[in-house]
Amino acid sequence: MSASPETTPARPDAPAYDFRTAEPRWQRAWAERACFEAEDVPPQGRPTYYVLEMFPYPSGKIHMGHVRNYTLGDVVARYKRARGFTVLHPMGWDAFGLPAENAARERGIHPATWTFDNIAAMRAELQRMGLSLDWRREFATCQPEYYGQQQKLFLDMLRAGLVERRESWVNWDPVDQTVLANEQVIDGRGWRSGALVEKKLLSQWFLRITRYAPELLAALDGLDRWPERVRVMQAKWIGRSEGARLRFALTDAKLAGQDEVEVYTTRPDTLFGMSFLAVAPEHPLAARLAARDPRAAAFTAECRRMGTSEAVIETAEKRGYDTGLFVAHPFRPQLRCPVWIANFVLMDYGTGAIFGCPAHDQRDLDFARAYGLPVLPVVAAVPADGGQPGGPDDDAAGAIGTRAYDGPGRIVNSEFLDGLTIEDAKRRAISELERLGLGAGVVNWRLRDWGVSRQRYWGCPIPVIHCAACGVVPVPAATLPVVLPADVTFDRPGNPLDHHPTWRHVACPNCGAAARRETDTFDTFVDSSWYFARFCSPHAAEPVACAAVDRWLPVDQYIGGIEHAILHLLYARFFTRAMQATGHLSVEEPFRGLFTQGMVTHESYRDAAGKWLYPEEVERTADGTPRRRADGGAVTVGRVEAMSKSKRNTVDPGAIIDRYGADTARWFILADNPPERDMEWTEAGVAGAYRFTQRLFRLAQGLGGAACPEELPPTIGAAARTLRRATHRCVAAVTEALEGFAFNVAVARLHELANAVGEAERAQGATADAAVDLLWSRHEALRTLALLVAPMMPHLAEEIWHLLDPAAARLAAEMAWPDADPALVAAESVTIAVQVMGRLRGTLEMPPDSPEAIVLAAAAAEPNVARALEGRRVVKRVHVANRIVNFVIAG
RNA sequence: GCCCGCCUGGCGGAACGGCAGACGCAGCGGACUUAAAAUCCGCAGCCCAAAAGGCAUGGGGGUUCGAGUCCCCCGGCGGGCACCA
Repeated sequence: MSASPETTPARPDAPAYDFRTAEPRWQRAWAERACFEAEDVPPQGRPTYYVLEMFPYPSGKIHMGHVRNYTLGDVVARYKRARGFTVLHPMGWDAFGLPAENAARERGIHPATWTFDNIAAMRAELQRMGLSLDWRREFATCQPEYYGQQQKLFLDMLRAGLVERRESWVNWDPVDQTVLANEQVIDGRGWRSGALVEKKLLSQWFLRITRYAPELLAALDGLDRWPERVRVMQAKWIGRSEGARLRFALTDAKLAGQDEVEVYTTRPDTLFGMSFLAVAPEHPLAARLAARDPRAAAFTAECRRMGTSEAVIETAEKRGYDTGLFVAHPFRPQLRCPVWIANFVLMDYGTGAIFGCPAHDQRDLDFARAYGLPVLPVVAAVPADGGQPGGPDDDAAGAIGTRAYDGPGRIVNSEFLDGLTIEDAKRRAISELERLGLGAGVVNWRLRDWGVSRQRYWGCPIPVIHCAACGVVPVPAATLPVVLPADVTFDRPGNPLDHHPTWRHVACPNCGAAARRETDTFDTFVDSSWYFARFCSPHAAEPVACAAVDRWLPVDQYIGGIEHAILHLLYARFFTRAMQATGHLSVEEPFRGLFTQGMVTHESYRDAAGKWLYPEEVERTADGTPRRRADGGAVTVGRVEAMSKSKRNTVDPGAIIDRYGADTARWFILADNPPERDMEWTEAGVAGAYRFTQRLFRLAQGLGGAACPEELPPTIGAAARTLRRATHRCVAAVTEALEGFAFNVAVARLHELANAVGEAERAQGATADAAVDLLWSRHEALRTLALLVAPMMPHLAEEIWHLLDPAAARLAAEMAWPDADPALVAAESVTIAVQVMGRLRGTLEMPPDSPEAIVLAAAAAEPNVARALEGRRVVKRVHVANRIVNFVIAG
């Protein structure tokens, strides 16, 4: 683009703002004056504000998503600081995880070396952005100083009964050779590796998050500064439901090896519509049958391989195996229903067994149709006319085709439930089950306990020892941290800790016998579940120092991607409660305010051969046709989508900062659109932002170094008053916009003020004299502009601040937020729209709050309005003060 | 399939139920320049020669003096979850 700074020679009379020297200079000034450092325990009497952006995984380079995230947080931090808050704004590294091990396997670099090299590179890039961070608090989760404290927390939770070791069906990732929590399986694939997941039985460590399910759900209501949709997603994830557990007696206990099957249902009202019972392939009953029936074994084995991704491709693929067993119906003991093993029944939800009511559940219906099972309607839709249900036109009454009916209605064909509503029938059915001793009403949760074991090296060691005699023995607190051994090899799959010659061989702390150290490490979500608390006292000898954490927590404003809406945020909420239960802190909720930003997107490009091209490989001809820069080859412009390495539609923040500076990058990101939406990164947009930085600087230079007159002159001319009003209205508008995260609106208002300053500059030039009132007003406007722009473009703000007053004792970053003078913000006159029958026919300029009679008279007298009213009878006059008049006419 | 968003000029977007399109990007015209770039100024939703007027916030209804905004139906786009009984 022609707007590139390289091709913009500095004009001799107006040297351009040189961000290359200015940005590092101001960054040094902030550091020297410790502008962004906060005390662990800040002094009482001043309000505190904790701003936190989700800390990054140290992949090696920052990407535009980071730039957006940290810019948003920095605006908040700088703004709140100017508003008088003592601000905590830390940064650290989510430094454990698989990519480091992959690098070790692929390139022979030690995970620690790889990680710390990446951290150094990314820290340098973040520092170039000019973020107002307290770098003294920086830590990486892979440092023993951090994860050792995490081990303490774990042992406290173990003591408090919040940890459990149990055998369970888990998702096995064959590529990563590790277990994934159910929440981490996406479409049957590992959320990190993408490998198809298999089911496997393994001993695992679990954190008992389910114990907090009711509280985690109830407390969502209090999170009024969270996005509604995040709360909804969490509520659905926790998944409270009311239903019944009931036991079905098997009619041939000898064959089955057990005499009953327990089922959970949310629809006990449809029990009379039952035509089969189905258990999950992992159900104990299925396992017993498989042990003696080769065909049952073949079916369950097939289900295990299949995972869940099949269902996406083949929606109608309901598979089952008829066990030949039967259960008795609880209300009609003479009725026998067949027992199936079915691939759509989940072992982890409810009891792993269901009763099938095909008429009123789509999955059950699909299954029944596939295997020729009966369909017995028991809910009749109530006709809209309020007549009797089950009339001739009512297809829900008898005729179920391929659509199950799950709407409202009345119960039919169900003996003692007949005629009841669904809700009444549920209650009645449950009380009958209770009377018969066959079941009870229960509340069920979808949320499962959090499996935290990982068979990996690059994670926090789980601090326990397995002793043949004593069982599981916690590592004594005095010997913590359990430090990862550095000398490991990655020449074979699986966990290097298992292959280490000595590390796992230890004496039992209890009996002294030879014992084995736990070689599982924690899920990295554990690391990120309490880092926000550690930031309050990052060097404390305990996990958190109470005095600090109680002063700072909860985080006032947390900012990050929507992709963490469920897992990370839910785990952090759980961890906070668990830390409270173990006496580490006293808050319940970690994040008072949450903001979820949109993604950064970019056009994608392919050459004639279909190969993806990076944006910098593409240029535009004069008529806008894209072509390959190297050889002019044809280029197809693809969709605008999230930046990704595979599509090569990425833009490197480092290159942008080199070329335009950090302020330009920050400004464009804020200006383009509302921060919660996806933004499109465009070259033209950055160039525009760059031009604005130069323009602001030139406006400040336009004062030509003229000192600001000491006092506001007693007489203020029209031009000066116009500018002063623009200045103060801008303060009010920008303040309101920043409070509401409407950064793009703040940018628009700042453009307007810049335009007003430009006009004033010309007005002053036209008078050809130093009109002192105007000069003073321009100083005021530019001073204000510098402070208002400072949260967003901090370096340029300092540069302008310094230019206006080279002797200033304080930096712009140290100044208080400007106050708007209400007298100047108030309108001098208002434009009132005049409508006839709701259609605009004219406008009036009036003093604010003019008496209604005068406004109405003036409105009716407006020529265009008068023409529209001519010969008509006005039946109603609507007057909204300072806004609108609407005449309603007859006919 | 279920749930949640979103839909406004060429583009990003603005708009307590009250003048739709602020501000910017791209565009066009002008000034400056030998010329271009940069810069500065101005124009700009669509129809109509213009005025007047009409049409315009995905489509259709409704509530209201007045709807981009509230309600109902439909369509499209995006996202989340998914055999969750």
